[in-house]
Amino acid sequence: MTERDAIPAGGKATYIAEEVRRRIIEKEWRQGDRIPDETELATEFGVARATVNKALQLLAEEGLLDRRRRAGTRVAINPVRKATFSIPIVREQIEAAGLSYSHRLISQSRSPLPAQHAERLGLSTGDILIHLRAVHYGDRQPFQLEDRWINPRAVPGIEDVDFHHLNANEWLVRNAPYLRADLNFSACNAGEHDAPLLDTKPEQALLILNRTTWNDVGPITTVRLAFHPGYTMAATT
Amino acid sequence: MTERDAIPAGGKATYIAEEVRRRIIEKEWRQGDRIPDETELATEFGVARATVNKALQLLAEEGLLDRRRRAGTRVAINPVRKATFSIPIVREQIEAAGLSYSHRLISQSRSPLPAQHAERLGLSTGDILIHLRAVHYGDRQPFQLEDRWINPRAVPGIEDVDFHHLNANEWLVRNAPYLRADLNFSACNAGEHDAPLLDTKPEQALLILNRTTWNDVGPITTVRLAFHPGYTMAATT
DNA sequence: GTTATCTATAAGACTAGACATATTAGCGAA
DNA sequence: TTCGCTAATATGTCTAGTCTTATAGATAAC
Repeated sequence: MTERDAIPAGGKATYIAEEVRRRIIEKEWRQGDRIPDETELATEFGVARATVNKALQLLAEEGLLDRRRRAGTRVAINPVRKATFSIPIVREQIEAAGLSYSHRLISQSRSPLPAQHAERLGLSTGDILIHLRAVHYGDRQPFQLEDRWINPRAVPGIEDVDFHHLNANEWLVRNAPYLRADLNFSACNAGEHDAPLLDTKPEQALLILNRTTWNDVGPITTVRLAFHPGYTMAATT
Repeated sequence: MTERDAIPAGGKATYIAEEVRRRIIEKEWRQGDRIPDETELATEFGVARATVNKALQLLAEEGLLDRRRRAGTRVAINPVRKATFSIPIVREQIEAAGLSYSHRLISQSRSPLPAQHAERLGLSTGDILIHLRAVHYGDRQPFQLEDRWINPRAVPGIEDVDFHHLNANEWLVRNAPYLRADLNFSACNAGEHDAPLLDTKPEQALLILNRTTWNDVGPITTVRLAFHPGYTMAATT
């Protein structure tokens, strides 16, 4: 008997989830196998069915189990696991790394929206949006280059904000909660334009994160974040 | 009255979560505000407390609420939202895009583990692991370059597998469920070595995904995936 | 042989209630 | 004032039960 059997550690549902996970990892239950139904497991573990249900739903969300009414619960054939990462505030991210944060606003203007963004946002080319460009520094080293378009119609009050001293990321996080966000990662070469801002060579590969958010009114903001060379973005399971 | 009020669509807990989310988005409840406790909300919505609890836990996981015993539930001041993406099987990813999948094994050997990987894996430099290099194609165009180390001690049976016709990603997903995974994104220039394999120039920026997985025995595999130029990895909230 | 229909089943969702536990606010003693 | 105790309270978790719903598999009709 291991400690696992003795110490439920975290609650019965968590314990059951861990035990089921162990049985899958150790091939007691193999990919595609039907596992005992909730009632049986409830009896085995001496708990209510709701508790087993909670544990198995957790594992189904993880992608380790396939569950269907009437058909029962099976160990997923292709355990398509999911990874999550949090979307941090740049300042907090830099300070968490033990660096001192600063930022520099390169430009702030009301500009007509270029076609490339219009389609993604569901707005018309030429609509007047707020366009910001800024660099975020950690210990005076460039950390992230930000190129942002903000839709003032979705964020009342934004017109009066001066982003020279306040960072747009933070203001929006605190003042414009979103309903839906769209993220994607890509890579691109720094280029003549961005390289000097990140203190690097034009051919240097950069990690790019594009993020667009919406609320009930419409699109809030779309932003392209270019990270300094060598940056890695971590995710966990 | 909107349709939202009439059609609970999805269940009471989902409806309550949506309604609470709406109140936050529309600033009825502002960042930092304490919201009514579970008992009050249960009365308001005419449901059991467990149902309210389920809804609020969902929003807390999303990062929209901060919940603490005795202190109550508050709207998060910095709604640190989380994004998830699924870790697909390359073949399925390519086929889902409507392309025909093929792959080419460049090398398969038993090799001593280089120092750079040893530390991350918690193994010793020079341990004998299986080293694979392969390219995955969609409609004969290079899609992804794979450089993988597999720990045979964690995956019994791997020694006998020939990856010329079977793809390692798929074999491992089906035969070596993992307990923990570590992912990170970065960008790097293709370089003299990898550029020809991805049919591109050496200075081309590439999106890199590093993934390492563990089970109860130890590390299973660490892999570096370099995507073709222009590839973007999408995540959702 | 194929298709439509029924039925038993397993998960999904919820309820009302109980008990556990972290945490805060207030109180009283040092 | 400050420390330590206590009581109140909101969330966390579980139980035993009910009712709902999707659907696999059997059955019946075409």
